[in-house]
Amino acid sequence: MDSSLEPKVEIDLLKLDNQLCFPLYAASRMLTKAYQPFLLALDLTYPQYLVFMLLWEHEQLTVKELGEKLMLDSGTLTPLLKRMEQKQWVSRRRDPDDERSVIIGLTPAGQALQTQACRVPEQLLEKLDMSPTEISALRTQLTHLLAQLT
Amino acid sequence: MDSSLEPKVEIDLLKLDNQLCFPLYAASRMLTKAYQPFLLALDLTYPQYLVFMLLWEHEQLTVKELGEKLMLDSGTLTPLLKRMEQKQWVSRRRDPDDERSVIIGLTPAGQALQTQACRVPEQLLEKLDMSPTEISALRTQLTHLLAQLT
DNA sequence: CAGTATTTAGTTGTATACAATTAAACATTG
DNA sequence: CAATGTTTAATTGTATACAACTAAATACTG
Repeated sequence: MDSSLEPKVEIDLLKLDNQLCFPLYAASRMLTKAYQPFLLALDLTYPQYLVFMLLWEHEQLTVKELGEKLMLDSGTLTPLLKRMEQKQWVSRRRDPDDERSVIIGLTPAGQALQTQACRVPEQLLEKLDMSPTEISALRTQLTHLLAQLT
Repeated sequence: MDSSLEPKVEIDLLKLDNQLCFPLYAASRMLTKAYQPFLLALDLTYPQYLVFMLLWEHEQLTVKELGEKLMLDSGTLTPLLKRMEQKQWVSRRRDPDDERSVIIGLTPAGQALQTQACRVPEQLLEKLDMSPTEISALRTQLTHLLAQLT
């Protein structure tokens, strides 16, 4: 009796519904989409918004530091930062003390954008209808998962 | 005393560390990367693997049905499915009963791939060092979040 | 100090994502 | 049944992601 059910366990692991990966993948994309209307009003993409959050906090960061914090490499960041430079939001210059590094800094326009953006997080939270406790718990678990994967 | 601390609340919401979105975004990409070595051995990308999981379960699905289940539109799926067709894994044909729809079916090679893939989920779980309870709890919360965003 | 190794961005090529538009097939309605 | 509206994929254009490679600068080492 039991043996006839055994193989089913393995098969079911291949079902989309039983995966951890798919809800994570889908939720990430949908959450990014939820930001869209607010970010579009600022002419920002979601990864650009992440870069801004770091620069608003740290003023100046090298491409390497941005890459470490965002877990993105130069293949992604260089073109992204060039687009942000074209929009006059950030400056890109070699570090005089180490010409290998490129320092990304905020322009006045980039600074000013913080004022417009400061309401984005709350606007998004309103969309969610989750308690701060729930959100905090989810963040904790995701951070834990992330640590496993690093 | 208290009033001088008030504004800090809003500012902190703009810090990367306090966001829900970033851990979600990063964990999703890192988990996808964790699949890489296993999927590379099958010459698969992660979204292609998701399509396969659905087709192994359902045998045949239209582009629209795949799009609903994966929350992806034809702009993403059409080129992805064309690449899968080129690799002889799936067939693409118009539905005779409704020429607007395109039915995606598995070829024998696509069927056969299931045998190779069936160990992927367990191999990935080994990487995680999370209890089934933890994983299940995370999936539940992500599914709940996903529902909020739909 | 010369030669080698490492670090850092940038470049190239491929594969998603997704908004906006197009085109064909089907459905609806007067 | 003709005109209009809707549905479904495909196409176009832009922006990530990321592996693999390149090039320049710096660090290291005998």
